[in-house]
Amino acid sequence: MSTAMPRGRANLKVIQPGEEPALAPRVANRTKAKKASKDPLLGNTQRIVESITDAIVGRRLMPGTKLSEQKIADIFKVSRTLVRQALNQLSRDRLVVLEPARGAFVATPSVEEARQVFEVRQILEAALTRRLCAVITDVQVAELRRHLQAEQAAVSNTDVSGRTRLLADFHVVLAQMLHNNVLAQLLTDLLTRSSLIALMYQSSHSAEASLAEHVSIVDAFARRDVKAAVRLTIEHLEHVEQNLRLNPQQTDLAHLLNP
Amino acid sequence: MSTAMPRGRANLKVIQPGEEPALAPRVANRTKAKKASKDPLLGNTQRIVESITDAIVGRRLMPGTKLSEQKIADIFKVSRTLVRQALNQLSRDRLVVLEPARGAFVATPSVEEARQVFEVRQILEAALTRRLCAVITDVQVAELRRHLQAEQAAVSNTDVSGRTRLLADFHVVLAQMLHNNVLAQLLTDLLTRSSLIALMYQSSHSAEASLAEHVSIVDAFARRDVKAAVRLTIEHLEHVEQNLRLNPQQTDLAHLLNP
DNA sequence: AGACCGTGAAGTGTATACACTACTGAGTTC
DNA sequence: GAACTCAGTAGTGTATACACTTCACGGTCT
Repeated sequence: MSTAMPRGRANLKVIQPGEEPALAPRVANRTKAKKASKDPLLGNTQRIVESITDAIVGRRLMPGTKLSEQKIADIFKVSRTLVRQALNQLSRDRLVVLEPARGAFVATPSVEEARQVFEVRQILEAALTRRLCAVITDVQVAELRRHLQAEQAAVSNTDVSGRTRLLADFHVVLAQMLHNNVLAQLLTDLLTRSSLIALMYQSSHSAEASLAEHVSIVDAFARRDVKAAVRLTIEHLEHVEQNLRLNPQQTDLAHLLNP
Repeated sequence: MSTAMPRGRANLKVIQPGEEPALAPRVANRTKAKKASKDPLLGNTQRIVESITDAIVGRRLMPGTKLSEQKIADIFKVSRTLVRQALNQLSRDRLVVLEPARGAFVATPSVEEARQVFEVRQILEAALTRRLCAVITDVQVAELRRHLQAEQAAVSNTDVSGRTRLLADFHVVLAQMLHNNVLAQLLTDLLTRSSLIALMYQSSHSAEASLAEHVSIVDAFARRDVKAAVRLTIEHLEHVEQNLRLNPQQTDLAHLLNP
């Protein structure tokens, strides 16, 4: 059961993947506990998953790029065992596709898959907004406003990875305010997939526009205006999606260019 | 497209809830291609995942049970490598919990987690019902009726695994009729989690009751009665959930009784 | 010349080996 | 007698070794 990707010979790269420095092994941001290169708090394999995820949403790894196990293992200075575990996890998140006996590739979500992801997001986030608006507190509204400030700061930055993550986190924060981690986790997965989709279809939706729409939604929350909040949420997602499909033929080109 | 849970190889009858041989390695029903124990059509590790999943929802593996890697490897006649891959996959499905350096255990979802799962299901399935009711065809209604007949047959049976699976598949079939595999996959995951939850909290909701409510929902679909269909769907989920919480303290007993 | 077909290298799939952590038990101390 | 300490053991975490598949290159035949 895979999103049909024709088994044609691939390996020709769409974009220059940058032979090795695409993956940033940076490990320094956590206090090493007792032993060097040992981090019991965060699994060792999880570090690889997050680095690759970061590289994908940060546009350093383009869709279709082959992820060779040995190369990744060398970069992270670990054995292929851990790399395989990481790739398995990533394939579960639909960020990479595992082709039997051929290797792992950064996923190339189809137009149809993109449509489905956004349909589910619309369902989940509309209901989330409706429910949250009924119970949200002033403190939470203030917290959202603080989050918007962080987004504002990130939009000014050039850090693609951080900007994308913060804009996506907005939606996850809403789920957490509903005290529903299951929903938050589901949304997180859908948002990373959305990031890959946006990247692949060269979304023209600017970060500024997303931020502005987030502000409008929070304003509606502050007024406890359920109708407006839900409408704005749905419109926000529609805008993001519409700015994807504007170039559907480029989509097919990208597909056919790949193999 | 196939559901994530293969309905093709419905397990007719499996081992009784015996003490050790809870996992059934059965491989015989597929033509061995060239070499023994090689099955290129379905990944070798996937076979283990499905067997364990089946064992859990089939109530042969109880929550909290330790899943020793070596024992499972011996049962399936493979190395620990594949078993670890399978356990990793199961942990991301939330069916097992991986405790660092301690091993894998069948998950014991909390009451709070159960609440969240059902909340998300209610969101997803209500929206699904609403949308599907607007576009469903007579052919699809007939297909649903056929599915109900299969459920009827399974309810009469004593096969816990098959019955549970068919009752859950009803919801997945709805998602597929909406032509949204992303939603179907999400729902599949939530349904297996629901099975584990129902098992753990000794749901008193009978299979007959679920089947009857499914029939009512299909009737509403046939009348294109959106309001009724959505209401019946929500009530159905509420009934299932309510019949869970009736005995919250028995839960704790079951916990401590198990190991 | 073009297509077919072996042969080699590169890379994945699985098994095994080793290191290290967490539990079990007996022995010791207060 | 209870609790604490310290081996020994079982079991997980990671690395390495090996088998087999895929892909690419080069030679041969028509």
